[in-house]
Amino acid sequence: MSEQALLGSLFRLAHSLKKQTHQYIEEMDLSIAPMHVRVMKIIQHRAPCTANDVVQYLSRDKAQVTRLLKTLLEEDLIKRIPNPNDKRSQLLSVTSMGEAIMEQIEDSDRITFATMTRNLSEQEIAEFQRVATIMAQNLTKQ
Amino acid sequence: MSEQALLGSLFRLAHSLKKQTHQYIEEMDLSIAPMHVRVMKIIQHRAPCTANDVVQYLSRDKAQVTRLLKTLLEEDLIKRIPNPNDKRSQLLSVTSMGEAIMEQIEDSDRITFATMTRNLSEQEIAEFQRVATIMAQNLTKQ
DNA sequence: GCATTGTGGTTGATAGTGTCAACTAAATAC
DNA sequence: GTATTTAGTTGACACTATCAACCACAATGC
Repeated sequence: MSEQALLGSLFRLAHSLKKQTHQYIEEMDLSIAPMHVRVMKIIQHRAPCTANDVVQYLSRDKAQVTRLLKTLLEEDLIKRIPNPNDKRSQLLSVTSMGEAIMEQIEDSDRITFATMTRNLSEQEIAEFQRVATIMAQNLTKQ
Repeated sequence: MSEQALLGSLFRLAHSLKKQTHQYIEEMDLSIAPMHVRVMKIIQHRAPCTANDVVQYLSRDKAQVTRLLKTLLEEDLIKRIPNPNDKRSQLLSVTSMGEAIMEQIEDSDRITFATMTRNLSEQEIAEFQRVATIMAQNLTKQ
C-alpha cells in the first residue's frame, strides 16, 4: 500500500514542478515549453554537447529532441556549430541571449525550490536528493 | 546547483515510472494509458467517489478527467451509479473486471517498486516518502 | 578501395497528456 | 423564484512522447 502513496507523491510532485515551470515561462513571455527549458539546462551544463547527448540524458526519442532543438534554434536561445569529429552531428551551446534567459529561469527555480523545501532541513533535502538519484538510476539502467 | 540535480532526478524518476507503467499495460493488452491506471487506483482507493474527487486529487482539468473516465467506462473497468445526494454527479467504482486488472497492475507495481528501491533500506524509503509527500504538499497548497 | 553495417539526425504520423472556453443541468444563495 | 455557483461534457488546441522511414556520414570487414 505504501508503494502507492510513494508513487502518487512522486507524480504529484513532478506535475506540480512542471506546472510551476510552465507558469514562469509564460510570465517571461517565452514561446517555449517546460521541456525546452530542461534541454537548455542540459546544454548549458554539458556544452559542447550533441543532440545525441541530450537524447541519452533525457532517455527520450531522438525525434522529440530534434524538434525541441529546432524551436530553441529558431528562438536564438541555442546555437550549433559543425562537430569537427563527426560531420553528421553538430555541437550545441547556449547563446548569450539564452544565457540571459537562463539566469531568469534559475531565479524562478530557486523560488520554486524554496517553496518546495520550506520546513525541510538541509539534511532532509540532501538525503532526499541522494535517494532520488539512486532510484532514478535503478530504473534507467536495470 | 544542487537544485538542478534534484529537479533533474525527480523528472527522470517520474518519466521512468510512467514508462514502466506504459510497458506493463502493453504487455497486458489493455487499451488504456498510464493516466487511466492512476485514475483507477484513485477510484479503487476512495470509492464511492465522484469525478470531481478525482479532479481534486489529481489537480487536473475536469475535461481531462471526463475523457479518462469515458474510456474506463467503455472498457468496463469502472461503473457509475447516480449520486443520491446530487443529481448532477455520479458515484464511481471499479467493476469486478477492473478489480481483476488492478490485481495484475499491483503485481507489476510491486516489481517496479522493488527495482526502484533495490539497495535502499526500509528507513531510507520511508524517509524519502515522507519528504516527497511534504514537498508535494508545499507545492500544491502554496 | 568498396560494400556492409551502424550511428546521428530529420521528417511524418500518431498516441497520450494537459488546459481553456463554452455549454447544460442541477444545487445553492438570496 | 431569480441569480449564482458547481458537476460534468464537449470542442479546440498546445505539449509530450514514440515509432517507422529515411538521409548522410562513420566504422567495419574484406
